[in-house]
Amino acid sequence: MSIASDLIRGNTDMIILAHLSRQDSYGYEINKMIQQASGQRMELKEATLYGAFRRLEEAGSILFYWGDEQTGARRRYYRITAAGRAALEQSIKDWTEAKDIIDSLIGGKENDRQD
Amino acid sequence: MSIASDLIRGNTDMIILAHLSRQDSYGYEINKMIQQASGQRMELKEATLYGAFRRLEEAGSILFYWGDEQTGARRRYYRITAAGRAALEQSIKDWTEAKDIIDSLIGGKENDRQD
DNA sequence: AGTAGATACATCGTCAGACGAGGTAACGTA
DNA sequence: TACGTTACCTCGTCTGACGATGTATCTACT
Repeated sequence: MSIASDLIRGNTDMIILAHLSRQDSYGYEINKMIQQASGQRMELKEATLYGAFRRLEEAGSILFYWGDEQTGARRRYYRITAAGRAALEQSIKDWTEAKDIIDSLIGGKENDRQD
Repeated sequence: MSIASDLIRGNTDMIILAHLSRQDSYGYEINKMIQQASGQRMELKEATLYGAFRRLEEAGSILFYWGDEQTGARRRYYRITAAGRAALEQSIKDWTEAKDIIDSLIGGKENDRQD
């Protein structure tokens, strides 16, 4: 993974919800989609991923159902809830604001005296 | 503070270095500048701030000297080093990349099937 | 048949950063 | 004298990311 953990931190839930807002999915697939969509630059570790699922479920943002695969390992599918969509929207707003603030803080805005 | 801790996380060092890259400063003032520059939307707690100074000093990104105030509390001034400027540049690159990746992950790019 | 690799889920313990709560000290001012 | 501001510092807690490890099923190769 090329992106630092601390820069992902706090954004995993939003990223997962964003994927689930497009279609139901399961852990393994979500992770592959993230890797692919980021051009292999980002990968959530399994412990991170399943930890996020637990949090999101407890928060009522997602619910799950077992897939009916006749073959292969069982799949735990997740679906985003209405509350989850609301949380996603809020997360995106927060992220957008945080981005702006941080950019303005590093961006210079040569407001102060420069000796 | 309106911005969530986890969205700041990993960016405090960069923000502090960015300020020090413009002028030497001390803890209390840096914090005030951050609050002001963010329109009161962001504030580092003291424990966070001084923790960051310790890290940055250990990493050789900053050094300090005592101010020669004749009056009032003493001030521990920080100056960014050459290594610190390099670290800042790298941090900004990493942040820019992380921003892009996260934005692309939530932004949609309706690439996949939508049932 | 046996072995390796991919698919798929799950948990435990560790680490690091943010922060709440607390402390020290000097100064101005009411 | 007591309070508010400036200024620095530390300890302990919480949370999220992750390394390590374990389970089970299927496919491919030998």
